[in-house]
Amino acid sequence: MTAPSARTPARERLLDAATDLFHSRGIAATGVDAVLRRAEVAPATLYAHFSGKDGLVAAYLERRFARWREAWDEALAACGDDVLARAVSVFDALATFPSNPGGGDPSAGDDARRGCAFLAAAVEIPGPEHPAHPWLLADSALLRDRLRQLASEAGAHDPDALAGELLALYDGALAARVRAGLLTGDARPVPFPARDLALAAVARHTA
Amino acid sequence: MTAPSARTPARERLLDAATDLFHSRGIAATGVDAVLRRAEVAPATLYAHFSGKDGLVAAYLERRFARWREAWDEALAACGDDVLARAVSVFDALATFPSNPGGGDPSAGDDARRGCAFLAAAVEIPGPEHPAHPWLLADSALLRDRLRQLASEAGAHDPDALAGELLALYDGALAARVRAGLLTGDARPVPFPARDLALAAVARHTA
DNA sequence: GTCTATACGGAGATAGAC
DNA sequence: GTCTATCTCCGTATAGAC
Repeated sequence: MTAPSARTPARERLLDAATDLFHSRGIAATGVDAVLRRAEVAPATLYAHFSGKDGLVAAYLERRFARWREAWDEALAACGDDVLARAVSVFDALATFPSNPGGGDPSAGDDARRGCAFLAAAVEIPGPEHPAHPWLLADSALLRDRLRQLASEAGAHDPDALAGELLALYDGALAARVRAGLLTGDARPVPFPARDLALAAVARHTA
Repeated sequence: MTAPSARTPARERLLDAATDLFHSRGIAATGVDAVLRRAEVAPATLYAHFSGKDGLVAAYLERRFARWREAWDEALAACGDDVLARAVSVFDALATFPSNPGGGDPSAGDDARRGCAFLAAAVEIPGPEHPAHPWLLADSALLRDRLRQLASEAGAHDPDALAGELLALYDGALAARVRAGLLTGDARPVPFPARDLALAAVARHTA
């Protein structure tokens, strides 16, 4: 631990603030001045590090994608050679993400309630011209390709079909968190056992 | 068909324009002036019918919720007494929605590519104070309550669990459309047979 | 690299006539 | 009910000093 006088560099603070705000309030609804205030950074400093708001959005999603892939890598490594566990490792990764290695804001607790950051950004970002678009694509491509590969390794008779089911469980689990957040105040929501359902799906596809 | 001189009332044109733009570009990213241009309506007319942008957003989601519920009602009615078909009727409704009874903009074809309008709005709308919040809640509550009821009618041993699986398939199917839209240019996406998977889930839960 | 101060455009909203 | 014209403020971005 360095002394508190050695502050986190402005670029990191900007990305941490952008992560919190863009994900919790939405990208378009969050002004750069809100990010600046949260990061305690002056406007000109933002434009010294990023091309503008679009560049900041792209950097935010780039970092999030890298961390998400790393979390999945670690979950995969923890599975060893167990092809069944590997096939459902995406749900282990989901349980530990985001781990907040840098920022560490306490409000990140309900981060999970906001669903998939990439799907949410896909709705807000107009077209392929946006500098953040490659990272939206990267997330969907990673999920599609890895789940297909893992389904194949697990011995699925139809890897594409199993991968599709696993992806639906993944997206369904994330959506369930958002819906649970909306319905607070009602009777507590039924927990959604995505990993168990995924294990059952793998079993069906390899029987 | 009425004569073209009898134009659709301004309020309807505003809601049609809001539906197109809010859903395809996002709510916060869409300015009221864009809605006004699309609807060919003057600013003051908007404020004569709605309290402001927030009121327009609420009215848009209210109407969308009503139409969605009607579509599901009709799909249910078409099932008759077949409890198995009724349990998966939400996917029949999904296949016919939105039917565009009023507006009828040709660009509504890729409307499906944008995922669930209520989940998307939930990410963009800050808190329960927003006038549109009740409609976000209504969508999740309708899905939860109806799916549970239908799962129970179908004879599921654990209606809550089956309802959760059906909801995951529903959200998974909508998310799959968004991901498919992102990955265009790649090999064509594998179609996601949500209704068939739902039928299988019902069968497992009633065996 | 980071700051203060400011320019500029667009977005939400209103006034008042028809 | 609908229009034209306008007002204000906020959000994005830049200029120039330290």
